[in-house]
Amino acid sequence: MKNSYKTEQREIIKDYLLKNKDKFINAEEILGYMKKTNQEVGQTTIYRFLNVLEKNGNVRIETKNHTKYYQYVTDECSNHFHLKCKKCGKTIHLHCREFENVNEHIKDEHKFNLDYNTIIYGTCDKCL
Amino acid sequence: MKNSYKTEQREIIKDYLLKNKDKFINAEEILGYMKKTNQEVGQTTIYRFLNVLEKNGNVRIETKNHTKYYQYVTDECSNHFHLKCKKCGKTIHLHCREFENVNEHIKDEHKFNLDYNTIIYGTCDKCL
DNA sequence: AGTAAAATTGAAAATGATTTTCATATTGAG
DNA sequence: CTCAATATGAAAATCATTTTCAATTTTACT
Repeated sequence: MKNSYKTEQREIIKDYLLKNKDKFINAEEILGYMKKTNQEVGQTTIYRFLNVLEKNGNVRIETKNHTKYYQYVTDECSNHFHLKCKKCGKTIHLHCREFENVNEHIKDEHKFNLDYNTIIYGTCDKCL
Repeated sequence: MKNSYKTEQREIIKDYLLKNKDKFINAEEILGYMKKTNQEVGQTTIYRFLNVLEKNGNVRIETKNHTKYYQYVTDECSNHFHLKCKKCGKTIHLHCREFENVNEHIKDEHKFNLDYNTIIYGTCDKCL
């Protein structure tokens, strides 16, 4: 990665994000973890690195209230779509041939390229 | 609408949102319009009414930087999906049988109900 | 290894969108 | 008409995030 130095702080933040790759966490949560484990990472550094990750497309982002929540994008999840329930937050990893076909159709006929990083919201049967 | 009184201010705000139903606008924009046209609507009122609309599901919301953008949900747009280009912002109204079929499939097989209010992000061919 | 330029760090202050407060005014049900 | 419920708005408060700036660390290049 050009214009980017590897630092201890960034490694620590990234590790924590990876450890929580199945959920969305915010800066405050990360800062709390750093304090609890006595790791020396300032809040400014956290915010700055999250912005770097965002710019590089390494995280999925959700905004709730006034707060941004981040989820690290892993390779294993970069080849299928995700459905997320607005009510309970449950995420479905959509390994689905039919949807892939529609994806192709949308690409060909509607000249639009869906993004595997995009989260598609709705409501799961349980919450309906 | 229960627990809700009809007031002049809310009518004015709603009218402005409806007049701009094809785009997303933020509170500041609305406030600017009120000032420019010398309409007596305070900024607190704007924020409060936008929150009411959000709670009632009358608006689609996008967050950019730290700011919430609102789009009034009209009946005509409540029966199809929307694709939005992350680059240029162009929105495609997806009147598409194939997608409806997949929607059914997702409902039946994946026990999940996509929401017509959900905006599905990606990149249009032009921006790719 | 040594050095300098580029990038990062962090404490404190600033920012800015949104919310809260509180006193006053308006709405609509009965 | 009346009155309880709700809405308004100016000003102050909130709070996540950004900026500032001086000090430190990292990497590229001798």
